[in-house]
Amino acid sequence: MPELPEVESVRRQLDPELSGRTVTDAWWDPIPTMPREFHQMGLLVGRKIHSVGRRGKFLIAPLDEGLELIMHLGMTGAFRFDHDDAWVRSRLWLDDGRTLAFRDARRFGRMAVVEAGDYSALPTLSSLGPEPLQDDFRLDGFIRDLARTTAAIKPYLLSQRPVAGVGNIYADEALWMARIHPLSRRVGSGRAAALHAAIREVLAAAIEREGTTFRDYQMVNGESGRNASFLVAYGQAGRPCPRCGTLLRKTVLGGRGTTYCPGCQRP
DNA sequence: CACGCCTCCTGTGCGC
DNA sequence: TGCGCACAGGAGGCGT
Repeated sequence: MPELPEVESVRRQLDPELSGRTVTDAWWDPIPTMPREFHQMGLLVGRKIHSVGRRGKFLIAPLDEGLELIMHLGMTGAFRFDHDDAWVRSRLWLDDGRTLAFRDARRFGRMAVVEAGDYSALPTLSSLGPEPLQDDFRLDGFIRDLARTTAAIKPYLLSQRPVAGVGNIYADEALWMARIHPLSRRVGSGRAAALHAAIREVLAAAIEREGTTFRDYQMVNGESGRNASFLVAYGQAGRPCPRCGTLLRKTVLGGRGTTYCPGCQRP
């Protein structure tokens, strides 16, 4: 469930620890679960990490020699220093004597080394929408994207194309806030503007609280995010809508659990 | 091209 | 008590 706020919280802890460090050795799970998993990881050895950045849910660390290390937490991925247990799938040895362990019980996470800017091995990253909290998330472009698509609004948000970093939790939260039914295929400019603002507000508030922890998500220092108790829609099925009192309903949309208010979220 | 469905994976919690 | 099973959802792949 790491979405943009969780990945950003991890990035903020990882960046000062890794910037300037050189990777002296690397190990990764020899049994891949998908093609191109741990793509070109051998190229890491001897490389210096300049910084740790982020695009959507992807961590992107520029290296020397024109390379980049891409990291994705998947469902249960977490980074910890000098840590060992049965779920460690990759480990980097650093020139300060520490090791960075990538722990990933459900094995949906991935790491890859690529030529800087060449994301052809990572299709979602190569067609990723704008950063929601940056100026390039333009309202006019968002309105145009929503007018053009024929898909239902929630799966469209989850595709990462209209905007980067929104996953199942924050999609439910933002759609509730903007009063839009997750199955809606007609989101005009007024509602698109409300959704644009809601996405920014929901994500910014979650970053302030360092993300949503139910069970697996932890930051590099082992602490949990504090956003879970602030969720209004996700996981709240059966409770009254705080806005109109109608009982929130859970359904399945595109294979994802989806909670919404049938009273005030309009198709 | 883009939509929508299926698959990958395993710890957890529930019902019987 | 123990077993079996549905469920959780990131991205990728592929059929239509």
